[in-house]
Amino acid sequence: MSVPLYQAKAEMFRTLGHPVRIRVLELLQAGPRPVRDLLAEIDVEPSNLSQQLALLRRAGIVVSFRQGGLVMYALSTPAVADLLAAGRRILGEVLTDRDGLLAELKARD
Amino acid sequence: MSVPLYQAKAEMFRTLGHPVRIRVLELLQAGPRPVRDLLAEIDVEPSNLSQQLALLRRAGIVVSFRQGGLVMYALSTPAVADLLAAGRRILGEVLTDRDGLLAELKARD
DNA sequence: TGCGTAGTTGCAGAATTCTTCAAGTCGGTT
DNA sequence: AACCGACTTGAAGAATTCTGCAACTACGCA
Repeated sequence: MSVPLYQAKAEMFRTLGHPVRIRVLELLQAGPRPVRDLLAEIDVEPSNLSQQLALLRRAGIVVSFRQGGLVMYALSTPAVADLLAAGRRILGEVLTDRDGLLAELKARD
Repeated sequence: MSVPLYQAKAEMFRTLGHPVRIRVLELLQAGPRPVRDLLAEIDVEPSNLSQQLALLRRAGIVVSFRQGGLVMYALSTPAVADLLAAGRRILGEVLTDRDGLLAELKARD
């Protein structure tokens, strides 16, 4: 194989590793949306958003199509939502673990 | 809150976005392992591995402890394995989609 | 106490990614 | 055809991340 599997995985995760791209994916979980809507909700320059969307597109995570003068984006597979959910869960566990540790440390002095 | 949630998420995904770190996590899915084992399986300089482990540790994704002269690492929560599984599934879907498209394109000429 | 193995940390140059600006494309509309 | 709105692309400097070397810490043991 040309690209080791673990490298493809790393690339995929890295593709998700950007605040704007995460927000886009979260918004797209509710269904397809035009760029203009994303732009209205994300506070980023149009050209920057386009760059981020292009990255997600190239990674195959989202797809785009035109609809009545607007360009729409959508998740390429609902599995993306599962990935985000798993991420959310870990984040929750890690943060509560930290809080737990913090509380433990505080109780000591 | 000081750090927006979507930024914390992005950071977590970015932390996973590196070939060495992915391999470490995959190895740790089978249970705790000493650094020396990871080193034997991953083909990376010791100092580099240490840097990557430090990143994972700071992100709260793994934990480390000492055991009989060796430093052991383990996943901080089994949820990490779920995240990797979700990633694997998406990668599979994206790749077969691409193959499908590729086949379609080839059938055309 | 002194040594050797096991890992870690600091750092600097190399490589990658981000952001923004300017210019360009693609479809509708008039 | 000319124009406009909605995006996209190219490119370059700024910012971040990666890698490897050298130095350092932590243990266990003679």
